[in-house]
Amino acid sequence: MNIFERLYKELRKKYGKPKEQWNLWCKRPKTKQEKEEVVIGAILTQRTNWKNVELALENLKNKKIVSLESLYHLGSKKLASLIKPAGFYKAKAQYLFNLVKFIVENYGSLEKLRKVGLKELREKLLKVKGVGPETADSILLYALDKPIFVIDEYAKRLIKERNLIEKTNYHFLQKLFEENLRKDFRLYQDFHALIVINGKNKKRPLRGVAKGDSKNKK
DNA sequence: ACCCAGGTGGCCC
DNA sequence: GGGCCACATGGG
Repeated sequence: MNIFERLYKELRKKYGKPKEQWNLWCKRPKTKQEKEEVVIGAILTQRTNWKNVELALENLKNKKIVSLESLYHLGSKKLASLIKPAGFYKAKAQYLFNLVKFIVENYGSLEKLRKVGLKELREKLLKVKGVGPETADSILLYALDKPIFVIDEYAKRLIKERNLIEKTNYHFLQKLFEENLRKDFRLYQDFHALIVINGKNKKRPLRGVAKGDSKNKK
């Protein structure tokens, strides 16, 4: 057993099977609605507390906006007012609309989108303005069941804590996880969920004072 | 009144 | 390729 397999076992033993311990993603989203919520949440949760994302999702649900199709017809202006609680709402409304537009106009549904090959699909997602590596991979892994490992601040921090790697960029760290684990999307889903649960369990902040946030006043 | 939250794009060098 | 900043709300 290598270091990554041992790490998974350790977290699994400590926290058990990830369920809905802090959000939907922990329990392997399965239904169409759950998977579409992953797509929406992937944008909304960028640099934002999940609690605030829930408030935004609640606003959408109250307006019966739960599908990508309905979001598409809503337009980014109205979308912005509904997702305010998630912060960065003008940018996120545009990002989310870009993403939904990409999916609806080119594929129509997540099932169709899923048929595209992993590598090609990832490149296309990354071209959508507002979708970076983590957002793209979260969608690929949790909404499309593609075996790709999601790297986030918690994963980076955990790796550093364990002194596994010094300097790392996203791609390198992702490859490292993937090369040392069974190529299994369920394992990746659970592992990433556990890393987040583990990260939230600690008091220490993710990255201190956020760069650039200091003069965020109106 | 601070400090923080599962990122990303744009700019600069 | 890396460093810095803007984007913004709600909760501790």
